[in-house]
Amino acid sequence: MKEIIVIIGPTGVGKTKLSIELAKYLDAEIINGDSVSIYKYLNIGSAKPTIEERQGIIHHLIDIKELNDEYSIYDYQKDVRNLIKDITQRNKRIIIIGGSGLYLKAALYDYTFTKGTTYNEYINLTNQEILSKIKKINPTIEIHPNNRKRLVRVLNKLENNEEIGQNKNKLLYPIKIIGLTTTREKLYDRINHRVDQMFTDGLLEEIMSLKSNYKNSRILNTAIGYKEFYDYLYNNKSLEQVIEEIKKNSRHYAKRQYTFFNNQMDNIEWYNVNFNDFNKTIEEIKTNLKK
RNA sequence: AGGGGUAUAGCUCAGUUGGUAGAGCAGCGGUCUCCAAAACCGCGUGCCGAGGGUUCAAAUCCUUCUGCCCCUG
Repeated sequence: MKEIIVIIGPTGVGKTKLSIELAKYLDAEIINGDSVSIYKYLNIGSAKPTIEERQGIIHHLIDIKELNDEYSIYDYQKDVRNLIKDITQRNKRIIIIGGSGLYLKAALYDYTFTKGTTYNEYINLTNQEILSKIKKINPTIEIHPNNRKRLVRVLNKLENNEEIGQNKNKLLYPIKIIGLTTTREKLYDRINHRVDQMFTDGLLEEIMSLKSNYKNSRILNTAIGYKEFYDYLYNNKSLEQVIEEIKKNSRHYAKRQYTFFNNQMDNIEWYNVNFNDFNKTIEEIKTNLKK
């Protein structure tokens, strides 16, 4: 099996453009690795590639869910693994591109999830009580008591006798990870400008067309570029404040992405993006690729 | 021009009767097996506008200068 090309990097470095060019070069199909682009209608705010930008390249796991659908890492892992099998059988190369670190890791490494979301929320237990129960079963587990989400998850797993964190560094496929990067200053500058551009491109209109879904869509209330509008729509927050919030959240997100890639993924080949002449960056990467 | 006010972290500001400074936001770093564009944790980054003076000791009191703001002409 030929190696899978995985393109990672923080939001706004130019991953999309690179993925299209490499797909043409390698005759590959692209699998989306972005947890928001999975959903339909979230086009501008998620910086999803337009049909024209895709240039006929087949994109998988993009626009496959309605706003009220639930889609978890469990589903993503299953879908990606099926696609890898399928595309490989058709003798085409695979490019996975995205910024959702855990999604990518869960799909490519030996992560185990279980179906079924009937989780006990332990409503009557305090965080400390949940932590105590965890420690009683496995004293080596360390979770900060304030992080209730993870406390609940781990206790559920323990009580269901599920393994936790066993094979986090065991790869299931031959992969080559290409990371795009730049200076923090330049990245933040690009992020800020990109958010402004999103408004020029009609983000507000996109939001207004989705307004009726705001009350019940999980993704609309968590995705950056969308969740910030809730207060604009219902609490009289100004548009200027919303714009600043989106910029800020995007910057913070980019930083967390770096932290994840730098510390949770190995063997990343980092490339400093040449924004003045992106083709140079593409050429540089192509010459380091085996066809 | 005269009178008053103000100057402290990247920004907005605290700072007690004088004991060389601390909050929020921004920023930086980290955790990571299904809410992950999520959730959570850690870190103050400073010639206290500049000079002079009083004092054992000045962000704090006095004074000069500079910048900004307000009032009067």
